[in-house]
Formats: sequence, C-alpha cells, structure tokens
Amino acid sequence: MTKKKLLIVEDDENLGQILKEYLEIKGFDTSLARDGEEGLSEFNSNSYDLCILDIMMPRKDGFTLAREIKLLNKEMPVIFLTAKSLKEDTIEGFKIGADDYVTKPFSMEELLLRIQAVLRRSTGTTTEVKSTYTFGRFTFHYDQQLLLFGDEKQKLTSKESELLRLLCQNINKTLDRSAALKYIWKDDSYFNARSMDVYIAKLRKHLKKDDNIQILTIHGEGFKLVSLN
Amino acid sequence: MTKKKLLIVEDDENLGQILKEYLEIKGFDTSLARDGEEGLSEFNSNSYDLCILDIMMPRKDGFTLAREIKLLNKEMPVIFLTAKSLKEDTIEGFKIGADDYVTKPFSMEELLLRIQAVLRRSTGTTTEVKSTYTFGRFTFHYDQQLLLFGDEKQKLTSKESELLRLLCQNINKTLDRSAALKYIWKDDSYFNARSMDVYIAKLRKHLKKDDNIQILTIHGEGFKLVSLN
DNA sequence: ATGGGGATTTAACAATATTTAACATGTAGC
DNA sequence: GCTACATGTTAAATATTGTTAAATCCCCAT
Repeated sequence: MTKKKLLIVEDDENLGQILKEYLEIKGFDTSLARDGEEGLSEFNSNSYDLCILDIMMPRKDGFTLAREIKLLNKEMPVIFLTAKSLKEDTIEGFKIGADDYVTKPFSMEELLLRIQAVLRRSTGTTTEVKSTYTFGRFTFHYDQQLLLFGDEKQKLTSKESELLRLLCQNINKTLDRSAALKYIWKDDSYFNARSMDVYIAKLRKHLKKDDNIQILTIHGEGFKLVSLN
Repeated sequence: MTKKKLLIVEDDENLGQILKEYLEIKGFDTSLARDGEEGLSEFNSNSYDLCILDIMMPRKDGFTLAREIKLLNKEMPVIFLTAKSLKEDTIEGFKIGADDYVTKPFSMEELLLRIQAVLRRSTGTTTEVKSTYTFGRFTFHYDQQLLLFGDEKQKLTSKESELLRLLCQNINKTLDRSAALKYIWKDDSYFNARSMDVYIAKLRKHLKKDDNIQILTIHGEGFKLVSLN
C-alpha cells in the first residue's frame, strides 16, 4: 500500500511545520502551503488524498479554498482547523462539505485519528483530478489546451481551457456560475460574468461538431455540460 | 443480489459515523449527509433504496427533507430518527409517510431489524428517480430539458423542466402546490405561486398536442398530471 | 521601446426566461 | 346569488443570457 498524500494549508509557520513533521513520521506524504492561494496552486499541481485547511488565513481563507477544491473534485476529503468553535463557522464548513472539524488547540493524536477515520471512509471514492477528459467524440487535454475531435485538433485559449475543465469535472451536473467565476476570474462581478458568457458561446461553437454534447443553461444557476449516450 | 443503498442524514458527526460503519459492516452501501440540504442534493445525485433521516438538523429538518424526497419518489422508504418520542412528531412523521420510527437512544440491532423489515416489504416497489419520462405520446428528457412529441422537439426552460419533472414523478397523483413551490422556487410566497400558475399554463400549452394528457387542477391542493389509456 | 497579433474584456444590442401586474374566470361556502 | 379566495390568461416589466464586434490588454519579436 502506497503512502497517502496530504495537503496542509496553514499560515502559522510553527504549527504548519510541526504538523508536517508529525504526519510524515506517521507515514504520510505531505505538502505544506502558507496561505489559500498557495494552497490552491499546490492542489492544482499535484494529486492528494486529503486536505487539511486552516480557516483564517491571509489572501484566501480556508472556506473559499475548500469551495474551489470541491469544484475540481467534489469527493476530496477536507478537514478544517479552526481557532474558535463558532457554531456559524461549523455550519458554514459542513455546508461546503467538510469531512471533519478540529478546534485548536488540539492534540496531534486527535488529528491523526480523524485523518485516519476520514481516509478509511473515503477509500476508493477519491476521484483524481484528471487532465484528460473524454466526452462524446471529443478528447480534451487540459494541460495542452487542446480539444481533439477525431483527427481534428483545436487549440484552446487559457480561459477556454479553464472553463471547459470545470464543466468536464462537473459533467452532467450544474456548474455554479458564481463558483466558476470566483475560481477562474477570481471575482464574481458583472463584467466577469459577461466575459464568462462570451466564453460559453466560444465553447458551444467548438462543441457543436457533436450533437450528443451540449452546454445547457440552468437559468440563474449556471451551466451544465451534458453528454447523451 | 446487489447491495442495498442507504442514505443516512444525521448532523451528529459521531452518531452518523457509527451508523455508517455499522451498516456497512452489515453489508449495505451507505452515504452520509450532515444536514437536510446536503441530504437532498445527495438524494438527487444518486439512487437509494432507503433513507434514514434525523429529524432535528440545521438548515433543513428531517420532515421537510422527507417531504421533498417523497415529491421525487413517493415510494421511497424512510425511517426517522428522533431524540424524543413526542406524539406530535410521530404523527407528523407518519403523515408524511414514514415507514418506521426509531427513538434515540436505540440499539444498532434494533435499527438493523427495522431496516430489514422495511426493505423486505418494499422490495421491488422502489421507483428509481428517472431522468426520462414517457406519457401519452410524449417523451420528456429532464436532463436535456427536451420534450419530444413524435419527431417534434420542444426545448423547455429550466423552470418548465423542473415543474414537469415533479408532475411526471407524481403522475396520476396530486402534486402539492406548496411542496412544489418550496422545492422549485425555494419559498412558498404569493408571487412565486402566481409564477407557478403561469408555468402550469405554459406546460398545458405544450401538452395540448395529445388529448390523452392533461394537467388537472385540484382546487386548493395542487395539480395532477393525468394520462388516459 | 515599439508594433503586431492573439487573448481577453467591454460594449451594444438581440433574444429568452422569469416575474409581476391586471383583469377574467371559476369554485366553495354561506 | 353573493362574497372571498383560488386559479386562468395574457401582456408588460425585469432580469438573465446570447451574440457579435470593437476596444483593450498582454506578450513577444524586432
């Protein structure tokens, strides 16, 4: 059995370091990021089995980061670290889909037990964040920003790729407008929303080669990439 | 024989986890949601054989969740978990259509027996929440928001699709106005109710191609999609 | 630094979806 | 029949999304 990969995002240097060392001794493979932004790019560049996120962090808080992580991988297990055991915080956390919640100060043993519990229950369900997607007669290489249709190659722009990836990652489910905007455009504003609409149009144009693939509009909510057959 | 799928909705992390683990050992395939909202979206995205719902939960209580589940699948077996054995609670529960009722604290064995009993009596009746409905000469693809009549394709809007799905799911039965409003419009208010009436009119217009299909008004209660022959 | 050229955003206008309003009709209870 | 209230119907008012093109931004080669 291979080592489980943990992503720790914690802005307190000391605590972060202690966590990392302790968990590595306990046989995990860990990465440490210092804030939400760094955490997201770390998450994007490697694949993990579980994320441990501090809530209060500079640049991007743990809740926001968790939402973005779940956008890419709904099943990714997340454990939050929080200073206070505020009820609202807890509720907000579980709304996002926290798998567990640890209130500081906590003992390393406690955290370890919770990590093991979460991993035990989520074994096998963990969906990797892929970089290649197949739907209908298309193959989409996110890495290379390339959309293949048979032997036709279509080069995509960065924004097109980002958006198509989110749609693929949520195939046959509704991709929330606001979540996608915050993820790709970093901000849900009027103009960004219009920009997104323009990109949806571009993607629809690319995808119209296959009738079985469609991007549906869910009015007031978002978009859904649907694949028949 | 394949594993039965159970949906557990319980906000107490400990109890939820214990239930999940115990029932999995007993050979069930289980999912655990932490509150009513999460429970509903879980229910919507997978198909289950039985739901075990706690009553007192944040965001959306078990009764409300049960009503919404029954809206999508009247036959879905439901077992309620409740802290107190309040008479009103029990009555309210059975009114909704509880199949059983377990008062905390309870033993795992007791719950297991009840689950098995409910499953035994409901075997085979479990109606899947489909995404394609056929009635009269129509075929309705909820996923694609598409209503087919022979080779005529009618594209539906999101709201039309949501409403038609509820009607289909309750075909030849009365769809409760208030329940539908809370489900689709998230809120039963005067204006939303009028909006719903407008959409009923739209659907009637679409459905008038087939005389054998009608949306009846059940005054003061709701609407009923009836299919003759 | 400068200009070309693709990528992205902004703008303007069109088309749809949804809600609100106004008025008509129907139903139940008295 | 009369009243109160629920529903039917249609159209106007809003809000959201679609579409296209111009304006801007950004990167890179010169």
